[in-house]
Amino acid sequence: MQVKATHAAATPVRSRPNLAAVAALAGVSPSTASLAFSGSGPVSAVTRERVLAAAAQLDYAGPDPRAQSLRRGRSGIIGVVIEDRLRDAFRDPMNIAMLDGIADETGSLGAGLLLLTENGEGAASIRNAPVDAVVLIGCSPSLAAQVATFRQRGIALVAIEAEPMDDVLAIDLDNFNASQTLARHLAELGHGLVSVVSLPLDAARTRGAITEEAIAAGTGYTALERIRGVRAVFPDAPGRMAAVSSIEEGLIAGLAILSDVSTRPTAVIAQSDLLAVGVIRAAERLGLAVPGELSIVGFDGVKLDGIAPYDLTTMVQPAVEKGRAAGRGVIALLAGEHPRAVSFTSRFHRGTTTAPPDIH
Amino acid sequence: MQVKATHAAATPVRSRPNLAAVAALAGVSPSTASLAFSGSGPVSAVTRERVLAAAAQLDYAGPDPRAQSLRRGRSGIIGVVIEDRLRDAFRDPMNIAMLDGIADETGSLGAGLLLLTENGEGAASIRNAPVDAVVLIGCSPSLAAQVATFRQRGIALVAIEAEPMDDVLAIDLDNFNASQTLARHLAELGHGLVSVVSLPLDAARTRGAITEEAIAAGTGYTALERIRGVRAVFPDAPGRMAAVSSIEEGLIAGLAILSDVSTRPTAVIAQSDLLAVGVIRAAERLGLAVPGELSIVGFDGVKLDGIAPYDLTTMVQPAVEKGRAAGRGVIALLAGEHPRAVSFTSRFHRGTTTAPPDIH
DNA sequence: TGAGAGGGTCGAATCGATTCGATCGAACCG
DNA sequence: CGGTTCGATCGAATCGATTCGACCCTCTCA
Repeated sequence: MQVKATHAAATPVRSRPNLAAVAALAGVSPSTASLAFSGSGPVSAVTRERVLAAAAQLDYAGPDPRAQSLRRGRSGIIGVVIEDRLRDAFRDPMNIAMLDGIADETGSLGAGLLLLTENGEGAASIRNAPVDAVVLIGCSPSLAAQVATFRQRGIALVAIEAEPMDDVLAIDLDNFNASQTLARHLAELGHGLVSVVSLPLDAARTRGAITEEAIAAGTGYTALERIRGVRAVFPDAPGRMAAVSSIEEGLIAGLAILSDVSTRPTAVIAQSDLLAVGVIRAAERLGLAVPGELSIVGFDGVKLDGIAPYDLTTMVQPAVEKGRAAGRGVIALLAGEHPRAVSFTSRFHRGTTTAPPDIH
Repeated sequence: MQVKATHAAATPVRSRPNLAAVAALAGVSPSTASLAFSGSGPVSAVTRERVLAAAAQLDYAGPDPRAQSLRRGRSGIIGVVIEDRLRDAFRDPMNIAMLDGIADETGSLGAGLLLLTENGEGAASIRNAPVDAVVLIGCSPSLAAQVATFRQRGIALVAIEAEPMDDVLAIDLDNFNASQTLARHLAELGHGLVSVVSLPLDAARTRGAITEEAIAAGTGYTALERIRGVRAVFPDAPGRMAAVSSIEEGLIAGLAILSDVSTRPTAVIAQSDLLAVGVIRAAERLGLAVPGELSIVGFDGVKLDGIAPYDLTTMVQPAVEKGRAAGRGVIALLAGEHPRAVSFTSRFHRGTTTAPPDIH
């Protein structure tokens, strides 16, 4: 941007030096200069020094990444497609944990993570991102079109908790079974009237009752699987959809579910720990004792240490591990291997937020 | 990766089609084909159709972003340099808010955000990332070398809360004044023995006492400014450094500060709300009443709604706005403008965690 | 009817590096 | 002492698109 006035006199104002200029100044061919920088291939020590000196003199910062990525066919960038706004996605520690897991593994590759969101404007960029691979995190199949583009481009694809797709490495979680486990737990305690607070079911993140239509039209794979798991035990379990996985949303849904005394359930299955905490707050606000008057279970196994004084009954899922597996999958795919799909299992944690229903 | 067997017979197995191939099939020159895709320049409707049809036939996904970015000199990617691990950085809602603010503004540019961390291995990638601009978020000057590289490359630089640097657009916060305000508030309440829990002071994120040496060697701009602000009121205020801005770290530091009855302060100034919540937990654990026996202030103005039942006395800072300003700065710089540095002001919020000290 | 305008298309240069194969010495070995 | 090999270096092709200037053809207006 700035016109450097420093060494302007001698050299004509070439905007920015390139490898050829450096090579010329060093008195070697561009190919040799390239070798000197990349380190691959035999270059004598003196030549290398001379090239580096020339580079320093010209204020050359090293090979242009853009040109490198064209020539090499690799950009060293891994895309991470996240549903909707960063703000919402990062509110849930699970997403952060997964991201961290991905970074853990792919860091060794020297690759950066490019955050891509699927909402409107970003859609243009998602299609034209110079990525080597893409990890889809809990994304709706509304991505199908873009997945197709990625495939055409030969971009490696990994999906965490998504409907199975061709040529996409699946990293899955036992959402159905885990939810069934929670439901059984409540059933064994004697609960019969159980309500669900679900993760967003559709791309629009509609709040409201979990109706048959909403389920039929739903695209949120994780949310759907978890609902199905519950319904395997409580076939008619009603519930409400949250717009985001957050405490506030849990509170909203909780109030909606618990306010009406006539339809009040004896237990609530929240599809994330954050939502569960929100439901607990709703219960507190309505003066309902947990677990005395209302049992609540969550999902995820978030460390609530500092957040809530409850020991939540929940399914602990290995979020970081999921991310790591995705990262390893990316690495394997980029290496031309054919890694197998991975499925993770959640672990039941019996906390203090569930108890037999209150018999009046 | 996969060899498509579909239409293999006719065409020889060209790995992946390029624009030239599409142009050839459509019977036009590459330049015309390019025009047809980019939309800029005059192309007749029939020609465009023919090109698009050819592209479809060849399963061509559109111009290669890598080649585009080389030719255009723009990659459409904005780097965000975050200190250390994503896990740590994203634990603090402030960082997420800033990121979200950046994304808000730069999204209109159709650019993605590339997460870059400054720790060991990533250092290689940070230098070779094909970014158009970089936003440094609360980074230590250990980045100086890399900043130099960015500058050489002509990459636009924006720094949020960092020491002023040449050619780097500064987005600043009134850390000194805000901390002074908090300190004065405590002084006016009658506190004399005030302790600080600081954000990390150095890149190593050392825990321990805030000594003169630690301050002298410190590289954490924000932490240092905030300490200075406090010391303007309480010149000898002791304190401890946290390794991360989190509740757990606040708890650790809090216990260290409060455990020894003989040196126990009557008030603690935590440099983030998360740390403050941790200190509150420490106080609870030690049976100290807040604010009766211990006043606590934080910094940031995080919504603690769901997290803690306290209304924290704190300085509310416009985190999303800071991110937005950074995003706008990036856009302006890329447009060749010369935006001015921006400085934000925090707002004092009197909560219920501060009171006059307990007189025994 | 001829000049000018302008839409549509094409050629060729260019962005900046990487890399394969060739070349040229020098050292080494029998 | 001659042939071989290895190390260092160079030329030229290539990655895939964009874009400027030139060209042609048609339409319009005087």
